[in-house]
Amino acid sequence: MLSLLHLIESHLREALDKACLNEFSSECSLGVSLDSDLIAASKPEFGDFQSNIALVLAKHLKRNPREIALSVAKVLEEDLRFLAICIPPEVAGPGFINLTLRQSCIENEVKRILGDSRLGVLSIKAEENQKDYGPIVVDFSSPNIAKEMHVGHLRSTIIGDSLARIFEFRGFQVIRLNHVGDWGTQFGMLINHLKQVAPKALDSADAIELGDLVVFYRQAKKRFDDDELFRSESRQEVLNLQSGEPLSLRAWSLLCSQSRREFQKIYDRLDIKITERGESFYNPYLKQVVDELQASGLLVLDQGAKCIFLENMFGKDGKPLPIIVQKSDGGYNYSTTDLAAIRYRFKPKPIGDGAFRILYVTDMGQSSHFEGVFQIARLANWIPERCLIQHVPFGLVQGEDGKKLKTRSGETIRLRDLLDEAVDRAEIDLRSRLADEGRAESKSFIKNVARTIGFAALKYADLSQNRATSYQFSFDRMLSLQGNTAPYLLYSLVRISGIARKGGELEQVTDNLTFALPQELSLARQLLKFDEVIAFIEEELLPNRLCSYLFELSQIFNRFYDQVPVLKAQPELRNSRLALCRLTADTLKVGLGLLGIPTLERM
RNA sequence: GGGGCUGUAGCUCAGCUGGAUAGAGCGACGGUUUCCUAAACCGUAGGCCGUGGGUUCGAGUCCCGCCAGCCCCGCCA
Repeated sequence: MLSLLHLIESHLREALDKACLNEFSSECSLGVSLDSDLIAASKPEFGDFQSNIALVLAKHLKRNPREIALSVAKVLEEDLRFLAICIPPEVAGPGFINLTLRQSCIENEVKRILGDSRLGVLSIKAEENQKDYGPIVVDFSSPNIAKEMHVGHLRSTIIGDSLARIFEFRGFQVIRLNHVGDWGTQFGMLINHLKQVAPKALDSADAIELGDLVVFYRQAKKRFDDDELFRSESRQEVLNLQSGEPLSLRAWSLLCSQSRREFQKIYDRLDIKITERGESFYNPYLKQVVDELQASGLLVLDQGAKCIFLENMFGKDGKPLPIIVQKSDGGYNYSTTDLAAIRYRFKPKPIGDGAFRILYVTDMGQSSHFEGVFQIARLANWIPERCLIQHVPFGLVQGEDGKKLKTRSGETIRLRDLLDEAVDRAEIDLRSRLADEGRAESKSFIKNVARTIGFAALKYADLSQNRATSYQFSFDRMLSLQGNTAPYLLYSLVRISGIARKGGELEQVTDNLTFALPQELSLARQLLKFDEVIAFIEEELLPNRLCSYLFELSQIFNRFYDQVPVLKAQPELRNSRLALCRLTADTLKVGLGLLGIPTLERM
């Protein structure tokens, strides 16, 4: 309905122009935006849209807001183009202008998107004057090599994937990057440990199993913490690695490929597509980064380290805080890598990605780090004009005690255990429900439904929360069949499938539509809002808005389903209702798909 | 010490960027099934939007102060 909104907006602006013609020049000189201030009506009683422009203008024009509203309304009432879309506007309260779409207009809009695979969402390619967009880089997930993925990676992975899907749906080229921690200080100790514990692994051509990498990591860490000699050897190892010493490189790639296999299992289960391009990728560019910073006069040598001091960055002691790009031992650190990544991603192809927007989906704790790094990149002139770089932060996953989610013994929860538990719980629920209803289903049906519901619940619980805040993790809540949960949404879709199975030919609906009942109209109205939601998310990067949209859609549909017969409706009503069912199903499928959630026919 | 985030119903959270009587869900209480999956629907109760100022026609939303909780702050990412 976005195009309709824009159309009404232009009529409104014109009307405003006419109604306030005399005052216009003085008004303009006040610098007030002539935005018609058209927004969705705050309540259904107020129609579809409302404009509060009269209230805004009242002061500047020194006129009564109600009077302005009435005169604007009068102009609109005489505008035939406007009247083709809306019924005559109403002025309410102190000067709100309420606009209500004609029923025929709603019917036409539904016709327009019925059977459209994009559901009315414009592709970026169809938009004018914005054809030179480069790709969008979404940097997400990013676990560390030799460590296991845990809850902390859940949000980044799920939110990043969903944002990527939404941009792809809009027609952007998206580069999904897994900026894995495959470089840096911790590899010193890992390689050192590997060389000492399993030297044979480095000689043989085939990679050997390292056993549990997590255990391996812990052993190395323990030695690093306890053993002074081991520590200094490890530091040397880092430098060996960074200078490309073959044996160190071999040990390194052994560790990486081992981890990669483990990560991939998780991504496969969650249906996440992502390209690994770890920190090591940028190693060849680190020196250039430092050189360029040096050349642009940004670097300061402080206690042997090459640093940049930024405004508004202070340490604990209140002194200016440096960002170190080259340590006193000559090594580089994460800021350097992040800078190299920014530089590379914005550089045109073939020596870069030619990105026009970069998103970093990482936890809130890294806000100040990114703020600093972005500032440096800007100073160094690595961010082209018109291009966007944004940190997309998210809050913690907390346990039901309100603290960071941990196991009972206080350890980090492994992601794969979390996935297993979600599916197990979903299966237990499902089996007891089948037993209650006396249904017999095949084992494969049960496995498939449990897996779909389990993962859906997990993803949805995460995405439906405003990402900026921390959220309380609860299997019981996310798997609940009522409320704003994945199972509730999936169930709505199952109901529509039921209609299709029982003879509702959803694919064969004609576009001869008439809506009469309020339940039909409110469902139609909700369906028409899909494109606005997508546009909002593209701007604000808040997938939870898609969740609440889909939840509201399900609620409205369930009300419709409960109160309005579809299959048993009279022939002239049946087609329109089937059309609503079909569009609801399509919207739910596409919407959930954008959240990375597949749907079910039966559950 | 500096910076950031959060504070809305008993609980978990929305709140579309300043608009009309602050919304959901869960939980509580009450109702609905010869009918497309009742995993649903309908209704009732429940609020000093942390707090004190300010900005203006109008503030949960913007600004300042305060209180509480969490996070980050020099060679880890």
